[in-house]
Amino acid sequence: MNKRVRLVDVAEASKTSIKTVSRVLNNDERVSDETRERVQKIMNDLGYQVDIIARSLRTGVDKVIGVVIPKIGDPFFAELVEEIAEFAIERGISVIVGSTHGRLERENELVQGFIQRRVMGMIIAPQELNYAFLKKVSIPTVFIDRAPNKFKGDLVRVDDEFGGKLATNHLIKFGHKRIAYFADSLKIRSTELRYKGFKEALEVAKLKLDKEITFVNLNPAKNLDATIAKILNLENPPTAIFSPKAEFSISIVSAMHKIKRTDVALISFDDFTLASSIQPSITVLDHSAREIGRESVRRLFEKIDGSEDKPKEYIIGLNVIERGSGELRAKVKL
Amino acid sequence: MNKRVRLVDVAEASKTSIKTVSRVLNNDERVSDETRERVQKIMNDLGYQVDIIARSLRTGVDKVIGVVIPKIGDPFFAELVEEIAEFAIERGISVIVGSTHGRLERENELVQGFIQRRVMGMIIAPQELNYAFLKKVSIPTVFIDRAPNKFKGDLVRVDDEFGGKLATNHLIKFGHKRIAYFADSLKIRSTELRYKGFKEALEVAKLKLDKEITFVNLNPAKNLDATIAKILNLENPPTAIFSPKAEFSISIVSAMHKIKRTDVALISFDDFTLASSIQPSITVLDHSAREIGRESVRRLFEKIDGSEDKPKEYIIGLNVIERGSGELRAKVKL
DNA sequence: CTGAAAGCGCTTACAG
DNA sequence: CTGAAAGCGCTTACAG
Repeated sequence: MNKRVRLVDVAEASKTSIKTVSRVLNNDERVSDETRERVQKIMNDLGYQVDIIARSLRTGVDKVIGVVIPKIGDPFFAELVEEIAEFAIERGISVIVGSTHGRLERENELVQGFIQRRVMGMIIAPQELNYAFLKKVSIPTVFIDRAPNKFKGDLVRVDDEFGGKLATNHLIKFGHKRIAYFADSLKIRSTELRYKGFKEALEVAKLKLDKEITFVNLNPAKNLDATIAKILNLENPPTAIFSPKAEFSISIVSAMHKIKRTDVALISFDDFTLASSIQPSITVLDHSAREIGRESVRRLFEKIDGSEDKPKEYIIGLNVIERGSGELRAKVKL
Repeated sequence: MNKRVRLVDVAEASKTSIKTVSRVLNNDERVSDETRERVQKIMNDLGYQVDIIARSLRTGVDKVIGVVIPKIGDPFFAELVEEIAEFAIERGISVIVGSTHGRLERENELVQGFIQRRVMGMIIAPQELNYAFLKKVSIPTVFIDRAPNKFKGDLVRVDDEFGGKLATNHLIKFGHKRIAYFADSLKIRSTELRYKGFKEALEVAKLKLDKEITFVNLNPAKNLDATIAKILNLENPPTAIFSPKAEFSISIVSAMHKIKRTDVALISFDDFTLASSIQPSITVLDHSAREIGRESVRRLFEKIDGSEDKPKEYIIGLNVIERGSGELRAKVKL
């Protein structure tokens, strides 16, 4: 292992002081051109690389932002992270990411790790964790997707409740009176709100919610083949399905195709790859992961750069992208 | 801003030395139970958090691994990163990721940043960058997808050339004599090798490569609607398409569906979400991003833990997953 | 089992 | 424009 070249080494080789070398490194004006050039040449010759850790210790912050999401492998979050990372890297700041997979301890570990590392900022898709401890820590933080527990912070989210209503009304408009619903844990705030929107829309339309075709607290990884087959074979089957989450939509589409029951209407809260290529194409609510990513990182840097205004909420717009599956009319029973 | 609690503060409050507190922090045996408990209580009361930066400076490594890939938002790489991150986080090590988007300066910036940060290890999907400088740096590194320029290192990759042959032969077996091909930059080694496999298989089968239906050096983001429509309307159109990359496959499927020409056979080198749900389902070569991720991170930690064996190459297996689109027979011209 | 001193490689005042 | 000293918060030998 070759020894790292340090500032002292450069200083010695260039017959000047460590401080002057530091000035050259940081593009400080107060160095004569002659000295600067000499030092720069030596840095190159010696292959000097600044030690970020030492610098961070002295300056008090690490040029890193931490991102906590449920799952990096999920295309939605992958795009969101990409958007954040691009913005940060353009500014010379690195990005540390971690997935919680819905586990509380993991969420806590990740966030505490960021604090210990003195990150410049954090972007967090919070789950159940109690965030009261953030009051004692002055690290700029932006939450996405849902508000954190016990802490008032900046939040970027889609309007879940409105979206729930919007999608449901869309189906109702096409004559559907029996709409199946699939959701994961209602403890997740966004899930709860979408479900709430769904129920409200039914109520306004004077439709009743049928427990037989309403599934909540499901594991998103669960295969839905059997469930879909079962409800479509009921005596009084649903004529439409509302999937409030991409993972469910993919499972549902897959299940419907297997039993060739693509005559049932379907609307998905999230968009997903190929939703527009399959037959019929899947109607979705448009809310881009990239837009959430962009908005959250923009706000984060606003705070890093010193903005002191109080926590704000940024709501990302929603609208229906009609592609076919959501516009199938309810088949009237003869 | 509340001041950070330091070891000294804990030492003072617990009437012992900073060193003893450090021992408690690091679970060193040589502390009496009584002292340990007292110190731990005070750490809790004061809300002590270790300063990772200071620790890293002293120990010489930052408990971080750096990952460089072309694009985080690409589902293939998103899964790969997830696999790496899970393994690392289980061991209390953070993951910094960056996308190059095929840009050389970006690749260089990211890798140099990792070196400056003294990361414990790196996993890199290299592009054109000259990696000779790694000889002077002793950071365990594993490459994925393709070998780096000017440097001999560990490599985890799929057998691209073999895969190119395998997929082509599969189509030939079903009677296809005119096979269209779509590839991005041939400067990318894996692209080049897949193309090579394609050409070799054609040659062995005594089929000729037709420039009119062979597209290379394409931008993967390009919309292929017009191109697909054009080649399928040729006087002597291709009866099958070989897509060596997921991004192309998605564009191609989408284009074929738009003009309702799903009668043309298609095989995709990479798998993608929903490939098995659309009609007909898409035949793909199976090589899992997760497997590449697992293998690379396993090897990386083997090196971090001190394995000194010389660079190895790990080849991830490949086989055809028949789903329908690749088994469509060539229509015979009457 | 416990502690005082030195040092990791930088940057921050302070002086000249 | 240039430099000597102190210190960021830890851990590493070394001593007792």
